[in-house]
Amino acid sequence: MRAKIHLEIALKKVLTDNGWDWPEKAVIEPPKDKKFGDMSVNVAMMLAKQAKKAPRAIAEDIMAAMENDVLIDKVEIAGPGFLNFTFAPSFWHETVGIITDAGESYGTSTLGNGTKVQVEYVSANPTGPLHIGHGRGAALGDSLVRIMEKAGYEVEAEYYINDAGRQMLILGGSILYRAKLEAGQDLPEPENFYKGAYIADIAKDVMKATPGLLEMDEAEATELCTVYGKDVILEGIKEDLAAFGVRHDVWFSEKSLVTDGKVDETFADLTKSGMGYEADGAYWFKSTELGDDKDRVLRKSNGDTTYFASDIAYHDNKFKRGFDLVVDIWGADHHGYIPRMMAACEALDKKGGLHVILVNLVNLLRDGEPVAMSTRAGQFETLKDVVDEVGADASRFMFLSRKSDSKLDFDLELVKQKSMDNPVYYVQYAHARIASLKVKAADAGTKAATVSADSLALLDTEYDMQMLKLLDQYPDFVEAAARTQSPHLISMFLQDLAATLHRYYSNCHVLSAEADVASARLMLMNCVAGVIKNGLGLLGVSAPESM
RNA sequence: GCGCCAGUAGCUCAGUUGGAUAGAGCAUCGGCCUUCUAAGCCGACGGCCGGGGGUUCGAAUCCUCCCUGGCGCACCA
Repeated sequence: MRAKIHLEIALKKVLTDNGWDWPEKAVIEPPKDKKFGDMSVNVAMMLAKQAKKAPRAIAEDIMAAMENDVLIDKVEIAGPGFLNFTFAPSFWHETVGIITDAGESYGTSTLGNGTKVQVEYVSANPTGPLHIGHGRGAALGDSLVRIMEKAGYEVEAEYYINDAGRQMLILGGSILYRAKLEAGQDLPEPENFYKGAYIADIAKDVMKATPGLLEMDEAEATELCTVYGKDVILEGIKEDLAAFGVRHDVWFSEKSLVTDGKVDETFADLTKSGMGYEADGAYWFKSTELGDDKDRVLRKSNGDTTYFASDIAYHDNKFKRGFDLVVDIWGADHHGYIPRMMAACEALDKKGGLHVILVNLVNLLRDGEPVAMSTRAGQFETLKDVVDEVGADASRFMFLSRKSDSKLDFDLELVKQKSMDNPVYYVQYAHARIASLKVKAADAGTKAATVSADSLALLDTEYDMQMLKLLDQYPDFVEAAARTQSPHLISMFLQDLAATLHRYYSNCHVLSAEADVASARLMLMNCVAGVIKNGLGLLGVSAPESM
């Protein structure tokens, strides 16, 4: 981060002095290969056309102009015109002071600049317990919230409760049916109903709570079961999410939109702007005008409004609450829904205000064999079962180690296993090793050095340099993760940092070194442990003191 | 049929939005514990980046046409 900023400022000055503009596509980045130095810049190649000179000749000019920079040890021109910079050790040493001063706020940035963002995720129908796929969305959403907050966004996390419509009626009907079975009535199976064991439990409870249930009018009894069941299931969902370390600030009811007349308001707005019309006894949204394949029905000919209708009203409501950016996290099987939702946002005059992240399927395996995702008892299918078996840390890390829109194999045995197939332990172990060092150091009376030119000068091995350069990159990763909404970048960084720590640990003994070196290394270890904990925190994973 | 996503080492996946000789881990093989946690470290092996064509100084990345797999194409939610 600092290296990039330093070069950016210096290079821009050189370009300005030469009367050149900074090329749009010029980048400053750490090269893949360490032999190319600490930072590599392609600006000379990008300038060729503008300056009407050969890239290497431009590079020569830039190199000459930067000769007096004391923070830079070496500049080289390589390949077609890359400028490769190597910074002085003293430059990297400053990283220790920066991290020490920043403490837990290291990695915080102003990228978001206070932009108000809403992240809506999980939002599973309250018709049954959360399953493993919801867990992936939950981990992703929660981590994204943490990362974007770290990057300077003002973030609110929301759960949209689909408590209106047909699924709810089916839930109520299913509970009532089970209640009748429990009461000894012999009935044919309804066509479309929820069969899980949890339905039977709820049925028993609702009968206990409402003795006269089976004597009531059918519609009334169904409604009662619906409300009762929804409340119980939603309570369960909240408990499961809490156990998984997932935060939602707002629980938003779909039903409230309907009863408050928000859906009708939306229709009126659409009609006014010419985006809605009546035809064939139904009310339609003219989404084809905004890139969708076909127009969509908002109110059916039987008078019911569609799910999409409340969803438009819901997004209208989101924007009216003042969010600059709305992020929806959906299952990948809903991707066909994106064009119409985008069209809706455009019709609401909020083009670009919505960003959809798709979360792909989770294949639950045990020892390589698929675990049936049926509703039968005894199968590991719910999020709660999985978290109970393998732990929240391991599950979350697994979910966050992959790009969200590729399919994920989740092998219960692998995730429990303490090996490199399961990198969460590799990263946590790095933190625990440092924690253990601190304990041992305290016993031996060794204290971490305070930051000074003298103590920093003792961090002089190649391993020290590697570590410092990587620590300097942490803020870049936080920004990249926030910008591209990709929590897995943090996971990647942490695995790299853990590997660097393990390498350091093997090659640079801390406590057995000479007293002042031991203190200096302990000072560095404090920084490393802090950044590991910091990064794990963004994933919602704990940083244990011992393992 | 149309659309979206994916295809990178034997396996699981990265690849900082167009950069240099494409990277990790696992697996396989070979080294390292009388010293801070071996849940670790070091080394070797391993590639037509699904295929063809194009864009340019430069392509795993962008455009185009195919192949393969997944998922969508309701007056369902």
